[in-house]
Amino acid sequence: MIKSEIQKIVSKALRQVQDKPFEAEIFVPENENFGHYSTNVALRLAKERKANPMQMAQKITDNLRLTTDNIFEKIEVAAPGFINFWIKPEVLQKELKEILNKKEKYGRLTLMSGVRQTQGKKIQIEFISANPTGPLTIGNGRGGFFGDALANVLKFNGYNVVKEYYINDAKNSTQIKELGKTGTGKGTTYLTKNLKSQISNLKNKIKKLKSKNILNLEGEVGHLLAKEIHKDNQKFIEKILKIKFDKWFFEQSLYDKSSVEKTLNEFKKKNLVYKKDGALWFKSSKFGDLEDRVLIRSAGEPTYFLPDLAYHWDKFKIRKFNKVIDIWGADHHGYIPRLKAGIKAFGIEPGKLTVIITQLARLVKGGKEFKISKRKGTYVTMEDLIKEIGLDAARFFFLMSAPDTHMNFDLDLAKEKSMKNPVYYVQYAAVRAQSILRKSKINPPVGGQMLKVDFNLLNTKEDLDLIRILARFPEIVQETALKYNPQALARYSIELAKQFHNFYEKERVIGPSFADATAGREEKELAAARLVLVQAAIIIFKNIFSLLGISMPKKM
RNA sequence: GUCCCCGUAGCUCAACGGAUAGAGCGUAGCCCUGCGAAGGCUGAGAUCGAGGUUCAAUUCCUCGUGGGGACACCA
Repeated sequence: MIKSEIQKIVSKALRQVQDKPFEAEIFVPENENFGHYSTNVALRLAKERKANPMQMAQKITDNLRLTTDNIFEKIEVAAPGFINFWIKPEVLQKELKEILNKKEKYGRLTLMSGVRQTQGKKIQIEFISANPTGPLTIGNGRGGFFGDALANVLKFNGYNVVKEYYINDAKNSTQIKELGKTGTGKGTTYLTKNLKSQISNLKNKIKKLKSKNILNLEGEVGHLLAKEIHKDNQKFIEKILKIKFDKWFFEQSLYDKSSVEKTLNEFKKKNLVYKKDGALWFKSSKFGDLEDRVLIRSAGEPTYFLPDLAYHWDKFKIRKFNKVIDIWGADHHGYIPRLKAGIKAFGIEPGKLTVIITQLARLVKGGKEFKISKRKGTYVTMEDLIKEIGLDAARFFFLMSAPDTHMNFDLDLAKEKSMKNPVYYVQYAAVRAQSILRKSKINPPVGGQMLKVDFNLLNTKEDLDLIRILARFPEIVQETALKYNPQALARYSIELAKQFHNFYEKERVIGPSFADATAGREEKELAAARLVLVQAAIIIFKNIFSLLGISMPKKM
């Protein structure tokens, strides 16, 4: 990885001017006049030392020059104290070989680059977890794409990742009872056309339950319906959204396995609960929450909170995840302090739990805002959206922006816009790359032959610009895993596509003369080298597409 | 009322406190009898307002303003 190499070199130079370690931050400047890579250490260090930044930069640079002639073409000190680096073509050409060597493993953390930080670490990432009271909404989809891409990236970086989906199907929960009410004809909550037919499909089973004279009839009926609804949702997620979960976790199982009871006992043992107004309260305000929260209602039934605590007890204490990432919709924001309080009460380091909030997309239809309510049955399903614009466009659209963006989503424009979705821009670049290989009159070098071409021939601006952006792939994935920001990867894919299109327009890979015998030796050698470069680009495209969960078409 | 999130080009979105704020779409112009024009090139075009911290603020702090969300013994 070029960036970390520069980092090492700069750190070394820093030691000449600074005793205690000081981390050098290397970044890629937006403007190419400021180099391929740049650092602001001198500015930082100067601040700490109250020294002149320009002089500091100069001093560091002098130390750099002693040892690094073979890496940098140019090192420049720029006001107010940046140090800018230009990489030698040979370094890029070497990195290109690295891509060809590692192939789809290129960019993964290796022992050299710090795999110890990730190897064996268990991360659980829980997302979508839609209530089994109706189909998936667009909001669920957004969280789904985000979680899936993030999980892919974490896995790529060597973490042991478990993707999990929690189903709130507890028989004694309010929503399931509400659903059951609708199922027994006593209510209309969640009622849609789809639910109606599900109820009628299950009418025999419902009748049977009714005849049994059970205590919690509505809960039982609701649970039955929830199971059906969830079955549909799961099928949709796996088949249409193409998201594979490692585990489907049912809330009801926490009761069946007495996990809820055990968790409650833990709290009691630690003296963290008390009775008030007939309800059982958790002293969550002692752990940073605004107020105490009810665990068991005065009617004797647990709130949603208690089984959720049991669930997180299971995540941390039973399954021993080193890190848990929960991805929730913005409407659950106020719930975070409560859960964090619970985690702290368990004696778990609260930093081990990260809750990522995905903001709700603001839907516009016919020029008017479209208010979503699952309870009222007014929402736009993810299924509708996918039907309209297709999976790739939908995924890319959501993955391009940060989860905390309040997106505006105009459904009327969705289809029209989808044709202009940047995903096609990126896919088209990959298609062009593959097309070159297909159309080549000389056989593209494969396997070990690829490493035997003359890499020095790849020396035009376009060649080198392309290699340079390919070489940034490892930096981007690692950063994405660190910051949990898959949107950076999506943005990078656009940048790469742009660079590839540019290369395609300006540098011919397979010339016309290859069709006949007039092709000269030099021409053939250059073509071979370029064909190898194109294959490297395809490797990176493949990697990105698989991380983002987007297909890589051969033709469009 | 209190708390959280957001306000960037005409539109949808980017930008660990860094330099001349980036893309895509739209828009004005140019480029296909040579790897697919779903493309390339050249333009025009933006940080909600007021203070503050900093060598440096879209980013951090305060106040205001506009929008979204949350403030249950719902989930």
